[in-house]
Amino acid sequence: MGKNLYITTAIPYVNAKPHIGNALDYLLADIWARYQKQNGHEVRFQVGTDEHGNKIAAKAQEAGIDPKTYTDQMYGNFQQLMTKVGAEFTDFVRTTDDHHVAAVQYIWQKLQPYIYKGTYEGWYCVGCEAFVTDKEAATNNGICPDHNQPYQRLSEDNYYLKTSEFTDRIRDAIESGKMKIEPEFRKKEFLELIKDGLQDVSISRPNKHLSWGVPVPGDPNQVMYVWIDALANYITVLGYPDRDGWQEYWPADVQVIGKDILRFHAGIWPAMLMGLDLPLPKKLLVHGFVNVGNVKMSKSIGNVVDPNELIDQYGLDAFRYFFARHIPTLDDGDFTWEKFETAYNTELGNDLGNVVSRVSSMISRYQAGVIGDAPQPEHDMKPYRQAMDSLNFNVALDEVWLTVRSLNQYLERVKPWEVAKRRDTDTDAEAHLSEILSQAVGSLLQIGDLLVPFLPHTAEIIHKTFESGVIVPQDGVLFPKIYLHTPDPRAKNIPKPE
RNA sequence: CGCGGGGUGGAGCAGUCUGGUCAGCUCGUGUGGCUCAUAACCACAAGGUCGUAGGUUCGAAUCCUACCCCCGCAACCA
Repeated sequence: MGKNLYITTAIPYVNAKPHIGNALDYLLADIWARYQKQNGHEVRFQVGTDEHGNKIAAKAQEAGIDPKTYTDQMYGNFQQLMTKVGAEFTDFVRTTDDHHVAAVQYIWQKLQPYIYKGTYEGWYCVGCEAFVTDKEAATNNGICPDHNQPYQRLSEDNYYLKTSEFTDRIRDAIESGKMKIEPEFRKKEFLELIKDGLQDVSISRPNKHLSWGVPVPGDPNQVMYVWIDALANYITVLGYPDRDGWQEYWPADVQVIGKDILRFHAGIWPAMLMGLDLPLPKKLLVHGFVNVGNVKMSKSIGNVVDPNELIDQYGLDAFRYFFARHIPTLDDGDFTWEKFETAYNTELGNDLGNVVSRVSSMISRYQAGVIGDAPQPEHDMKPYRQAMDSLNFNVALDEVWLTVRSLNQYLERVKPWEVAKRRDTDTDAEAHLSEILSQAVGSLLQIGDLLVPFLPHTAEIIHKTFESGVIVPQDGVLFPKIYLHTPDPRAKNIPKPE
């Protein structure tokens, strides 16, 4: 035990405010990290921001400031979100960091044997300052929909990375599981995509088209394409190549990414690593997207959900709970305020919160708060562990809730409140009652353990309340009812005041 | 014939690889029970020809064939 583990998250592009998708990255990585720490591993957990590229430069220009000033202002939004979702990251990288920039230039030089100069020709929109694919140009009938002007046929000198040369090795690594891709269907999808081989990737731009980026060493006219710069962060943040210690953490155990960037992480990134003679990450965790009411979240529709708002209204653990359990870890999920609130009130409040209060209140009432020896619960933890190890966090939480339910059922079966009433007439009742309640506490403590990766605050409260042998009362109840988006069932039954 | 995923009671899903013990789970609904608890908890019930049509088989949600519908992707915007 006590292995050094490393988990990474995709570094978001800072040209907009953070959204739920970003939050999902940090949350999933954090759950994994906490789980591994709980099991005695040392975990390094990287986060960061991607700050180069034309879009950033454009945004900065709009704001009338230089790009660095702009990113200095923006990156904080992301750091704030990471902290707010409770992510206990250990490293934060900005692609504008001096060390990162220097390291990327080193990487470029080391990749020289696989880099060649070529010409990129394609349809270019002056307004976008970007090339579009032939297909996209065709779809739009040769006119950029954003700028309403025709694309121009343009060619420019680029450096290319010979990704094609690595196709077979990359395919082998994926097929053999040396670099696992979870879930399976993403792996299939990607293998299908590279069936005909990877294409060489253009990895630089003339600086007249792209000014804000890492300069190509030895060619003042070229700037690096952002993906080369961005992907490198996973190793530069560890100190690659010049600082000690990065070897202890690379290769990464898990790299958390969204489904939209799988091709970069399963194609370009392994090619870079092979070119550098470094091992590939062991596993890519590819999560899906969060829809809102089954509609893609987008600014134009105006259905963007701000994670901050959720956390402020329902609390951090409620947020973590919903996105860990009701958004499938490895697939798309759906969010609505009604679903969120229902899950909060019924599952967190009625199931978990309520069972905590019924147990603690019985112990306070019948035994003056004294718990006695809580036996080790005999609940089978294998399904939970299996789900955690295969990164199906939602399934793991299902398992936890099964034990919550069975605790409620247990109490209903043995009826401690009736046993308590018999104490005057039945001499065994006292001991029996104590046994029941300590059994219940044992079960709750176990639930608390299982919740550590998911609901750290709740887990802590459960432990604080029950672990000392005497009930330590907490302020208020866990997950008090909130009815902002769903009807309050109590409203119709409250008798009118006279 | 581009590639991938999916269509299971009102909603969301599991089960399909390895045919039978599969029609299951959660939410919602109804009835009853209970009172330790956050108007909570527990039990029971209603509700599905498992997308459609064929086929294989003693037997198919599960295998085969065809078709219909939904969603994502289609490579240098991150």
